[in-house]
Amino acid sequence: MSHSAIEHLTEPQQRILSFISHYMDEHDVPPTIREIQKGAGISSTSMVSYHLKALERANLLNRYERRSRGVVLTHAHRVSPRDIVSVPIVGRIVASEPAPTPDPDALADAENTIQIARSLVGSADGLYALEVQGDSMIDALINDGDIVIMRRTDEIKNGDLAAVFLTDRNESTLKRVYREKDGKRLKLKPENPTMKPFYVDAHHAMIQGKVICVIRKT
Amino acid sequence: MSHSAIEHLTEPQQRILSFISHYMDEHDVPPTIREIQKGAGISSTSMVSYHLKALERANLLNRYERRSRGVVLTHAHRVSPRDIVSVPIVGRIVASEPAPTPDPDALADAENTIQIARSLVGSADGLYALEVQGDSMIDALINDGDIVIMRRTDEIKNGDLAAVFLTDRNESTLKRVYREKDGKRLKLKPENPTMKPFYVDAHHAMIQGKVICVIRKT
DNA sequence: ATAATAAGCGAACATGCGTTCTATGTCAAG
DNA sequence: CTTGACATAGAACGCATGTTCGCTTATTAT
Repeated sequence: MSHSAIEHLTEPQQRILSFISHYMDEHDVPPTIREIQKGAGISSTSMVSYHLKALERANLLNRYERRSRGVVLTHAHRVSPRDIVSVPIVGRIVASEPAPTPDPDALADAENTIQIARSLVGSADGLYALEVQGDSMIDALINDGDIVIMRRTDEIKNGDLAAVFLTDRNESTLKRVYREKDGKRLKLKPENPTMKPFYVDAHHAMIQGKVICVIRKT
Repeated sequence: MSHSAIEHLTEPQQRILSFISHYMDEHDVPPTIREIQKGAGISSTSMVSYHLKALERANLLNRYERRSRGVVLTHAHRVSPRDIVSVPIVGRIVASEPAPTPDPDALADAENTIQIARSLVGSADGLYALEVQGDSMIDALINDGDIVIMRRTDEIKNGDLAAVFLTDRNESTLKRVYREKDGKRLKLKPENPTMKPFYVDAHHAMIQGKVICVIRKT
């Protein structure tokens, strides 16, 4: 950033700014010139126009010319819906069965959803969440009740933490996955450095999703 | 909740809804009837009015009669700034020294901040975050690099997970804290159920904050 | 003091924009 | 076939609303 900012705003200009902000909080719609006039105690519409022009120059708001209610605060603390993503909690993950994967049909019902800031997870594509049940993932440092944010994906990079279902043992687990050179085996490495990695036949491992983030509410 | 919701919306109604939503994302101002008409491919303004009325009945949006751009989605996915809290990451927590606590003067600079949905943490009061360094908290199932969201608080309820600095050992740790009946000792219980709790003299334990939530990005 | 510049007014104007009205088309029930 | 509830068009009406312009009143510089 460089110039701009609050090089002294005149007092009516501050009133206008504050009025717009409050008005938006209440109505979700920007005010009209005349509403600003009354609300901020300005004597005429032309004066409002005048001040608005100044505020625009100061980069404190944007105007859409000639459009009704065409004033929007640039004020950074506006948050767009995209900044929060609602991730559906599609089920529980337990050691003894495959982890559920999202049902494409099921619309996210608000009940079973966790909100997280987009900045934590990057893209919202293919995200879903699982609630961990039982202590069996403790070797991945994941506790009973933790929420695991997963991304549905077919390709896993070496070293990604993923939910893997082992068909031969009938067991779900969260491990870091490495493809062995021969392409036939996977190395599964527990997060807990005190535990040894082990190997499974690639045919017996279904990779169900990639762990993006783990959240524990206490 | 009871009635309402998406009792079959007609296809043009869905288009309208989606258009408004996208329009708002882009412009921060609701569209006019005529903009909806073009944007959602409706044949006439009266039809837009017509559908809008239906959508209002279905509680999917509110209208301010006779006011320009007087349509606002009720749809919960509107996000107010209050729904995201920016938590300052005030430092690292390592076993060998007291965990940092927030400096009341220091303003949150955007660089060292983690955004989380308000629904995860309740009130934003007194929140700060620590980045865990080292494996020493592994008994609390907290890994190197994890982010711990803390709340500055003086009173801790029995069983709360808290950051405790043990003055006699010069060591920081995250444990569940229980006050013993005699009031002189604290029981500190690791999260990991395979580890045994232990007791410390209350005078040698500084409770630095309460763990609200743990976040692990992978 | 005088000129120049910024600030303040209010009315008039031209669209912007929501509403309403009439006419037409559809489709199922009677 | 008729009736009546809906869905659809298009246009006209009229208030809402941003803009402009001429004019007066501070402020400040010369």
